[in-house]
Amino acid sequence: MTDVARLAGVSIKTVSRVVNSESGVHAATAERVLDAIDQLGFRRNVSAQNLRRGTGTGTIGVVLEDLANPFYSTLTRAVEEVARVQGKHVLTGSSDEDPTRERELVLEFCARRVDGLIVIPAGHQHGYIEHERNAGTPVVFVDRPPGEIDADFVLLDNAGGTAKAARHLAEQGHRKIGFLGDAPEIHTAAERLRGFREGCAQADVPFDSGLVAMGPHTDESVSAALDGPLRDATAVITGNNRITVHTLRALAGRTSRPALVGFDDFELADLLDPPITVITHDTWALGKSAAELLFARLDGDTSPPGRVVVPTRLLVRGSGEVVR
Amino acid sequence: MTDVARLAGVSIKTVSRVVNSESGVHAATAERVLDAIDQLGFRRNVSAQNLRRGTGTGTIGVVLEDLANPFYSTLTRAVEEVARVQGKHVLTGSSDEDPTRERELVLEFCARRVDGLIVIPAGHQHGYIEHERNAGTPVVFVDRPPGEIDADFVLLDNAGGTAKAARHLAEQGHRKIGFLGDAPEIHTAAERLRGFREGCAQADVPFDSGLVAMGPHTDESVSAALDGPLRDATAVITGNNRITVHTLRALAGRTSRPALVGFDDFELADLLDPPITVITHDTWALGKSAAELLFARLDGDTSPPGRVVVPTRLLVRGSGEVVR
DNA sequence: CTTCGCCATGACAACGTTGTCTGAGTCGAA
DNA sequence: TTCGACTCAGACAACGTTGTCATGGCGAAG
Repeated sequence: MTDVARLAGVSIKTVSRVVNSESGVHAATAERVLDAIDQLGFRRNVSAQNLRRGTGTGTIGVVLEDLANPFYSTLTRAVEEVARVQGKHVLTGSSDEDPTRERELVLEFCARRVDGLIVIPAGHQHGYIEHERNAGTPVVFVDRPPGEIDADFVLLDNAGGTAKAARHLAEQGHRKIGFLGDAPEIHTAAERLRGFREGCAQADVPFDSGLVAMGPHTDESVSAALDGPLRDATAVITGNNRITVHTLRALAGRTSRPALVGFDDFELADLLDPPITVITHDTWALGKSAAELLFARLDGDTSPPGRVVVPTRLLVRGSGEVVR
Repeated sequence: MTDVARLAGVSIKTVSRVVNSESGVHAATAERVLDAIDQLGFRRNVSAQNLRRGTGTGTIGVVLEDLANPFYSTLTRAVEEVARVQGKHVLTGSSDEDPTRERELVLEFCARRVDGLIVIPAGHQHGYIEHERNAGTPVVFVDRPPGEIDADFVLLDNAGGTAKAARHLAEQGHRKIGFLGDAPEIHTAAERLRGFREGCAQADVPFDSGLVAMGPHTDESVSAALDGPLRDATAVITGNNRITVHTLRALAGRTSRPALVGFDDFELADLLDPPITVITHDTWALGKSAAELLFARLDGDTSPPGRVVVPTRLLVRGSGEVVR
């Protein structure tokens, strides 16, 4: 800026005025300054501007589990879209389901003075985030609720989804329904199991914990679960898109396959044979709601923490209607 | 920091020393400072630090087309991973294939003083980026080469991939091979078409421009292309994962289907009936190479612009071996 | 008891901006 | 002719850090 000022033969303040399109600069002077800016390729240093102005940095942080997972990338894109119309940018970080990494990312983003945070929790302890919230950085949790603290969050109707799936399978005549879920420490996995249990109860189907396997997350372990505890199940509910895919792969060669309902829709589910019945939801809406909640806070909303639940829907395609 | 200093009864410089774990602070003093930091929830302002230090911001910018597309999100995740071990963070922005937006994002990121940029070009004109490169911000282009300027880039072997596909289909006895590609202005689309043409020539299959449709990108338009220009094709090559999926959907109900080879592998391709033969590549490697190139520049590598080509491979699964 | 050197600490400037205030010049009206 | 109002421009401080240099105290060597 000093260089621009020197080249244009004005003071840096005048350059600042031109850069910010402030009024009160003679047209000819402004012209000279703009020329100098062009000539030198000057670009305002946003960090310095933020420092001086004391306003936010125009950035929001998104801490998620794995950007390569379509669920999270779609969610992030939705956040980015909301941020864009607000003129904000998005800093992302993948925690890999590691609470320590989650924490590091959150604190790092706070040190970078993000205006707000959207966090998909990896851990259950978020007391550490209270300092930051008190310091004025709003935080919205997505997909899983925060632990220890009372804060905004946006969740899916996990239990409702699997309950619907269980009832649906019961209606199809199934009495031995298995459940393949993620590790039970993960909130969504626990909730989906709970919903499954409730759905069984509602449909008068016996809940058999022997038909439940929580945690397998490779082709091999899923296959082993299907051959082991879930051997006698005539139908299976899979707890997320990853597990559904593993299950499909495990079942691929087999002649007799259990009926299947998967949590999370996925591309091409309708083109498989049989087409896969799923519990679907609007991932985009999940991210959008979270972002909107966050921006409401940034706009000064100080109402008590909000909880948004995004509905899930059973999308019948065929795989849930096949009986062994 | 001033507050911490006051509370601990020291000068801000001492706080700075403690925060930076500099030597030469009495243990007892450091203890007092740390207590004060804890008590006040102080977090160093990284913007101010960067401003003062004059070193980079520890951030790299990634400008891509659409984060919700698994191809780009995987690529970004790979970049993030490389950045992580270097202690850097990632700022992302989706251009939506709009050159203006691409440019805005690049310039905005530069104003935020990112240490480097990874750009998946939306446009063909990148002269505007020279200023920034001269100002010391290295830029690596990915997936498509830059226009107008000479810079580092990492591409897929697009032409090689479709040439392999064409030869493969020719070996299967096909003489009327169609090509369904993206808009020809897009570099990858043009290259893949070129490769197709070359592959046909190599295999002595007549290249028929009547069997080529470039640009359709909805279920409907793809379906129309299959019913129109590509009506007589006994085999079809699809130019990217989006188009492959549209094609699969369009063909779903039909009794007689052309053989199919798709560019880009995709999840569940092996579980469809028939399993889909694809031209596959290592998306992660693409992102990783780009990031490594960028960090080499940041480490002071001043060799002439590098060009990396990531190989593609034909993965035979079945759909290319089906003859109408 | 000096003097030297080291250790712990602080004062101050500067990074690149911008808000506030002040000043120089111009113009029109009394 | 004087004065106020107005326009344009610059000086200066401050945002939160950290690099540089200075200072005071204290132990050891002379």
